[in-house]
Amino acid sequence: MYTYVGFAATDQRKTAPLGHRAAEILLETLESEIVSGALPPGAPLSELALAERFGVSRTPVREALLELERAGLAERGARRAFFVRALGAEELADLFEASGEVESALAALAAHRMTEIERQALIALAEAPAASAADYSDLNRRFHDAIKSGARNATLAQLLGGLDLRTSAWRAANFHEAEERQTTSRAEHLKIATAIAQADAERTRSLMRRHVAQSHSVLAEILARRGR
Amino acid sequence: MYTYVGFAATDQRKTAPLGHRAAEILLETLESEIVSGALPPGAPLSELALAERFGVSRTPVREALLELERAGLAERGARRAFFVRALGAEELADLFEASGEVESALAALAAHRMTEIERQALIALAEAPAASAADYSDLNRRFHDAIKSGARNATLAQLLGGLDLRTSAWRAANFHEAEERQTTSRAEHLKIATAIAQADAERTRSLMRRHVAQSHSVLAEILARRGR
DNA sequence: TCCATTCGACATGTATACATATGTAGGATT
DNA sequence: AATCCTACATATGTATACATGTCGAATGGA
Repeated sequence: MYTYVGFAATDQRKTAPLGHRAAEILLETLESEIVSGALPPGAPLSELALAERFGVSRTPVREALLELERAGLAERGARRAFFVRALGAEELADLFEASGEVESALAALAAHRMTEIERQALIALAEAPAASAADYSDLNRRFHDAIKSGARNATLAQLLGGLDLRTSAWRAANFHEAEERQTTSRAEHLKIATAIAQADAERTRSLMRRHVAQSHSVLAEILARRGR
Repeated sequence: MYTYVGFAATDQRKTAPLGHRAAEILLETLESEIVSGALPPGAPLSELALAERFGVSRTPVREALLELERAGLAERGARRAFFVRALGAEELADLFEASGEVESALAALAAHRMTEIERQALIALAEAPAASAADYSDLNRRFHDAIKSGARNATLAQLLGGLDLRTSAWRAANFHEAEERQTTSRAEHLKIATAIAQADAERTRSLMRRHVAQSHSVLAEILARRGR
């Protein structure tokens, strides 16, 4: 029998995290499978089936599924069963609109708060040539990450991270950004970087909002074509 | 080897019907205790201790704690143990800044999207007299809810809801809004409602941002005084 | 006295057994 | 033939047993 003695409320031990936990591996694996489209929207995420597939018990599976729900990649359906979250066109629009607002807020803050070195690095990122689609994707990510960290607001950055995770499933599963979009996108990046370099917060905000909206338009059009 | 001896004589298990699940009751109880301050920031949330306290096993406790973490009310510390989340002044500032950005984005959208009836209702809310502090608190909530729903963006509304949950712990635990703040706040509400009624999105955004920042200033000052 | 080592208590991580609810198939009833 | 009822398969909800790691106190030696 357990006899609970308890810790003082001031207990502040800091210890290295335990090794590779099953729940953590599951989470990463499922996340990548959902984002890559291997697990399509609407696919059932049965505790038992996943436990058998990964050779673990249901307990870590439960934890991973709860985390997935938290990330917005899974949702509960009938009988509280988990499914890969399926977004309709409207929810997708909401999601991109939210991303646009949050990221433009971050960009506006970054315009005030970035150091001179960060501003120059951002412009360099915007100007860097992309040899391939993978290159471009990487540059794109680094550009947006630079703005996220330049804003000096962990809470907003975290919000945007969560939203990006939810949109990435659609971005990755449905298309590689078209060549022409890359060109346009690069031009937008450069405008944004310039506005930030000039510490013009409101222009930055407006440019970034339009930039995200453009991404949404392109994706929505592709989805609509596929839907036909 | 594993030897299962059956249930103790005192076994009075009853698997809860959906909707009255142990994990759900735990979540609501803990949430209210944290927000009310009964469980202060930094307090340990031990699985075993909570399981014994509520007379359930660790499994539903785990689920409730994961949900609390999701809501930002708990965090994992040493050895992955859960604690009531403690925010420093900096994180609090981040939080309010994020709230300001998100809510001002919602307000700007509402300025474009609210129906005429909603606009009038909002002005009525802003003008309504508050007989008591509780009244004012209720009016305040309804005012902000009206904007949230008028923006027609569930994703942004959900983000703001999560942020509000995290700040409410501090608001509730630390102070009742001072009389003078009520007066100022009401004036700000009226300005915002007017800007929305005029569909002036940018003015709305700016007013709302300032409004949230004001709330933060007042709270921060009170916290600083207590800290002295 | 002070420090290194050992060991015990207890934390979380995981596996598994049991409880209960629900969808479904198939037969009985009307 | 349509409907209802029941048994069953299987899902999630929960409890408990076991695994492993860490902290802190006790201990023993320099």
